[in-house]
Amino acid sequence: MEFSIGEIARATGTSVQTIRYYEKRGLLREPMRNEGGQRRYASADLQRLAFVRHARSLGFSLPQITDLLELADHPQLPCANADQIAKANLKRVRERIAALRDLEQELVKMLDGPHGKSGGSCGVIETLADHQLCLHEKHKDLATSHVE
Amino acid sequence: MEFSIGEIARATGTSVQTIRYYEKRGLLREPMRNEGGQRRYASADLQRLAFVRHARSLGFSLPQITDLLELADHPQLPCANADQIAKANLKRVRERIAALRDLEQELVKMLDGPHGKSGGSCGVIETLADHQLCLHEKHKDLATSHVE
DNA sequence: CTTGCTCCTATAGCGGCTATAGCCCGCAGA
DNA sequence: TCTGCGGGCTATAGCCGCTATAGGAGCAAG
Repeated sequence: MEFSIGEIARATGTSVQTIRYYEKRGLLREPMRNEGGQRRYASADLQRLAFVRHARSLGFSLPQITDLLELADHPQLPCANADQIAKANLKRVRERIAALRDLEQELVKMLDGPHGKSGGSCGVIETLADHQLCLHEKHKDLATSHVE
Repeated sequence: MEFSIGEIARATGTSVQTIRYYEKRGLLREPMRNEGGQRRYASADLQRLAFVRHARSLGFSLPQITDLLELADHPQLPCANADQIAKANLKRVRERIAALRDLEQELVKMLDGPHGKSGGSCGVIETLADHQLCLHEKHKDLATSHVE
């Protein structure tokens, strides 16, 4: 059974460009080509792509997935590594949740706080302008953290 | 009172490059220059930068902050707009928290689940390889969502 | 006058895609 | 056989919010 790139894209809910991108990044092996130069995938390739997408949906980064694929390809390697990667990911996720919850609290305070209800001026703008309020360093690393 | 870029950087916990980036993006006005061509900032500029940083720390995007600054600059404009921006931001934050909590659950399941404890093979790898498990679309948009 | 820090512009890189341009391929219908 | 259309191909640029680098110029102290 051979599939075109569009077929495995549809099957896995991935865009065609993303599949080519994964190939360039080394996550997917270079597939066979038909006589016209188009990619032809086998079932194993489809499985591999599904693995990648599942891992992405769980927030693993492409380098992490590269490592996980390596472990999947060589079952004799110790599973502890996979567990460590998953645990590192879980840790990151929990840190983000904590950071976002702080953020949520601040936003709620901003919207419902004393300024918000008072007649004339904008509570939101006032809160932002008062930079005394932002000197706690809680959100220090939010600017560079991503959910992927 | 005039400040160099390094001074307002230190005062607001911003990098010098980031300040120049904000200027290029139109968040900060082009400041005066001294005779040597270096930027010289007034107190108002410092205030404005602090506003931007405070808003960033609360997860507002640069376009959102552009709008908020517009509202801050023109107090006669209706505050409802600022509230709407803040509410939109709060909504986004809450959606992210919900998505990350789902993710956290999945990761915990993956690590503590039946596979994890069973003797020989890697629970984590097996879970990822079994793409039946990933057909629920819960995490659909995580790949492109950012915390900024 | 030299040292060493800051400042300047311009450009490239991060992650994980997405979108575009400009071409080729294969198949269906008239 | 021609024509059109939906795919496929490569290469490149863009998104966000920075960060880092190269290669130079300014500036204050010793």
